[in-house]
Amino acid sequence: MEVKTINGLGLSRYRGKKLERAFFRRGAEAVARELIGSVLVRTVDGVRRMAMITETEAYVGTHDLACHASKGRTRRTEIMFGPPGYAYVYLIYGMYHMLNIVTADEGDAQAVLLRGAQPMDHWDAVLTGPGKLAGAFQITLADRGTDMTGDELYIVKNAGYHLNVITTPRIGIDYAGEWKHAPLRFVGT
DNA sequence: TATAAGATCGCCT
DNA sequence: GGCGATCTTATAC
Repeated sequence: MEVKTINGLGLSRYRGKKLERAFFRRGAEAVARELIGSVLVRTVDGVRRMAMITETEAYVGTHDLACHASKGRTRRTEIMFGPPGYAYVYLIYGMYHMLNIVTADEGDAQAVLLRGAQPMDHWDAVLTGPGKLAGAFQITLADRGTDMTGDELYIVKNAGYHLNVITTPRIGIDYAGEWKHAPLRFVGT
């Protein structure tokens, strides 16, 4: 993979390899942290779009009160209990799609929410915020269960550009009790 | 069958 | 900083 430029980051070349299932078969916290600086790829309207991931959140299992899987294994959360590397997509507030990727072994319901990214290759898009990111990549409920180690929607490993990673509590989960303070949001700067 | 609330965003003051 | 849009999901009746 090669990209001529990355908007705003001053890169002149980009090389990386697709993340495989083994990468996602680990805990959501490690995956979320390491996804900062990696590149989300999908062909949208016939054009291959890429964006460097700059913000993620980890949802670490059924014991995590902020994680949808804490409600149990339902039709909605079923995908999170499955094998890693698949897309968990849901609609929030009736209008915004959220793109997550399932992590950890089958039966261990963990996932990473992709919250923000930096468009690459002169793509004029605003990807600051999970709703905007999913919108720009045209993620819909139809993408639930998509294999993100396949060719349609995938992530490429960060190759060379090192981002400093800041850790903060997650956004919009005031209902999560003790878990609302957990430092599971990762932001690249 | 009905209801309440949500891993957000943009517009308003 | 506050609020409304808009609909899936879970839970209650």
